[in-house]
Amino acid sequence: MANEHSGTSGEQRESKARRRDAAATRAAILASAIAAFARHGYDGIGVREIAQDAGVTAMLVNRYFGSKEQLFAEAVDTSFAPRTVIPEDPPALARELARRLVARTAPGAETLDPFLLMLRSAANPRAAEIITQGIERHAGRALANLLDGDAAAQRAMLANALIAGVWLFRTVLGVDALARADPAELTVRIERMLAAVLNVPGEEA
Amino acid sequence: MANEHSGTSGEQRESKARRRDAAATRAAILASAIAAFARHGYDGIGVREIAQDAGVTAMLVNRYFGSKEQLFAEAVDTSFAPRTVIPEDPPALARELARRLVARTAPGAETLDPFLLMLRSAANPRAAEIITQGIERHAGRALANLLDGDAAAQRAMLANALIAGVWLFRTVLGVDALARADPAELTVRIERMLAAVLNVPGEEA
DNA sequence: AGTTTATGTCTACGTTCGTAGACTTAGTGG
DNA sequence: CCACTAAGTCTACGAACGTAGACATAAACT
Repeated sequence: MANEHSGTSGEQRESKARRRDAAATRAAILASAIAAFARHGYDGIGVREIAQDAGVTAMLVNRYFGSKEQLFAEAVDTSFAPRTVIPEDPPALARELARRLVARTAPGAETLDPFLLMLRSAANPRAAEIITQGIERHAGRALANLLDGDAAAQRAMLANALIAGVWLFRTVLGVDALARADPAELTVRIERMLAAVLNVPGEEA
Repeated sequence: MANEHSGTSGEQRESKARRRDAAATRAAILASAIAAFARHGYDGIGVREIAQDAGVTAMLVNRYFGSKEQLFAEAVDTSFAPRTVIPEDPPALARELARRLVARTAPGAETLDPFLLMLRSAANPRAAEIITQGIERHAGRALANLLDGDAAAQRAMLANALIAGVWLFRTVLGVDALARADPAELTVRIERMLAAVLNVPGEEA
């Protein structure tokens, strides 16, 4: 029961026992941080747990990232970087966004989304600043560039606001009326709300 | 500079120096807790600060409410209890909800809303459970009762989801595209989104 | 092989947290 | 006037937090 001196027993969940490789270790810490911040939020997780999930000790985290706050900043920046492409024409856009949202927020889906990281870390003022920068730099701009008409940034953010609210109620809180709703029905309603702000006025289908 | 033995110096922000009155003290603690949880979230505030703002010591909080968690539960229940009446017919409902939301989330408004308490405390799992109960018991039901058509609870929660998202982006995070938007323009867009889910289908104005 | 350097760990510090138990003070009835 | 009880405070503990500095070890170069 004493502390095993060798790392052969399953302490870290990341991989087997990484040989000394700075880049790989850094990446493992960052991946562990992204997952942990999404699951527990900035204030809900400690550097010791993040380090353990990456198979290292807490001090190495600070040696690679400077501080917990800087680690969070890099986690946000990485997590919010767009990965998936989205259709360009607004009607298909609203439909696709609604479809993906409902699928990813399904109960028991265990998805780790930037929106989760945002929702669970926004209470901390310093974390909120970092998140705001990430949102404006990545998610907001990517969506706004696809929109026609004026006030594209504002309309894109309103769409993101609805998406964030659905994430909050369905996944973070688990409110029954949304979490246990019929997926198809829910998708249609969200699509209508998104279309009301994404589509250019004058062509409501 | 020593600790003053009498309470005449302005330590507590609540009132002057309340004489021994159990009910008033309890109410002061609860009011302080509601404000503190809305401003900093469940994990962002300590019972010592809550107590100090109410003009008492930390131990009295636990003597009146049992624990921080039970204090939070009572704060949620009190904060979410509906106070303002809302119009009954759906078109006016969407308009009024949008108007109030934009007004209350205006930059520098310093409003303390249950939605703020929810957003800043949702990261903590125990707090999330308590909030979910509060939402379903108060905010969800009040709105759903006003809606015609089927799936009233689901549609009411989608409206709440959008409202929560706007609170998040405008007030908690301070995203420019929404926080610095023209209020009238923003109100119209939110009203359209709300109408898309609140109004019964078939009569889009 | 031997030395150097990057890579990772150990111990420990100062705070802050929620809260438990003993103590003190103010108001009230005899 | 005195005792009794409700109202409130003081001290303290055990745990968890971020992180700083000294130390250990594995890989690489000559």
